Amino acid sequence: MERMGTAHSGVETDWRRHADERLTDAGYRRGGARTALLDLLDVQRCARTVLEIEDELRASDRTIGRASIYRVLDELEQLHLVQRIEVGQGIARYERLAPDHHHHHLACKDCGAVIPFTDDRLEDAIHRLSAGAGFEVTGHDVVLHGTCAACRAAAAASVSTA
Amino acid sequence: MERMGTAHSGVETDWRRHADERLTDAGYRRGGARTALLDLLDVQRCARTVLEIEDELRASDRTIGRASIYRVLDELEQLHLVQRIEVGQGIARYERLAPDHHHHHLACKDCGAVIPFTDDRLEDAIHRLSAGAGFEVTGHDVVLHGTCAACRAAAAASVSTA
DNA sequence: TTTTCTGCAAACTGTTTGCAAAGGC
DNA sequence: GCCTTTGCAAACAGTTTGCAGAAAA
Repeated sequence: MERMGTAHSGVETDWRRHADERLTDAGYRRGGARTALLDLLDVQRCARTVLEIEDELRASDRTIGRASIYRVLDELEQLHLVQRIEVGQGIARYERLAPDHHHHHLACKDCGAVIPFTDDRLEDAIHRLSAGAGFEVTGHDVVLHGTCAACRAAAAASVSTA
Repeated sequence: MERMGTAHSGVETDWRRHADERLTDAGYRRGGARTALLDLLDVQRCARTVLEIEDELRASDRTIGRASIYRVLDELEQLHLVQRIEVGQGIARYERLAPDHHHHHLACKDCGAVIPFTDDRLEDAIHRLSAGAGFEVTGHDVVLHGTCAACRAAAAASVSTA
């Protein structure tokens, strides 16, 4: 049976099922906090901070302790089920790590938004580079810093107004 | 007169002179703490944490307050004279931003080392991508996560020993 | 002399940890 | 019943901020 009803955009990654499997294989039991967190991560589109995760869980009446969020996210990162990224300001963000979908981020320095994007040429360059390097590369992380379209528009508008 | 005696590898970027100019233009005065920090940054090769900077300054008898380090680094970042990078663990690192030399980083997850590297293909991909994006990109940041040569060797040795 | 810069110490904030109770198997 | 998972609260660590004295212009 195919899963459905998630907010994934077309491609069903089956991340949730894969995660359950990996967790079971690794000897983890099924706790309420972890389940709630997995459900949330499964539906999320892009990297979230722990505070955001906490708020969203509380909003859907599945409040769990902050320590549990950190602990579970750490486990999931060890199992390569989520990726931890930092786009500045020293606040960690987490997102699902799907084998078939990989993206990077633009961090808007005006509004703080984190916007995902993909680029094949970039991916290709990183793969070639990784293969030829003297070190073993297990993952990578690209962050573009700049201003998002909305903030650019807002800035332009305020200039013409002034 | 040309400056000399710095640890720059061949290419004299004149970063220090440029920095002094920018700071003066921006209306900053010359303080002891800032001077000591600029001297250190001028000679450094790759990104340092604030704690490392503090230790190095103390070691050379130019101890300055930690708050000053943060404050000056912040000013320098505003003026695009240093770049702040985060390679994980939520600890910020800072390094000179030289217009003629740009590099990225490998973060070794075993020993925590941060190793710089350059790659033209990667740079090219990012430039093309930035130009075509709907947002205005002012900077970028690539981090490869993996294991450095030394740690790989150590791991291999310990396996064969065991 | 006026304004900036600096150091100290206290405050903040995101993250981690110890421990006892609750929950899975 | 045994062992894991969870929540709470306290501890931590990096970073920021307020303020008074020192230093630059």
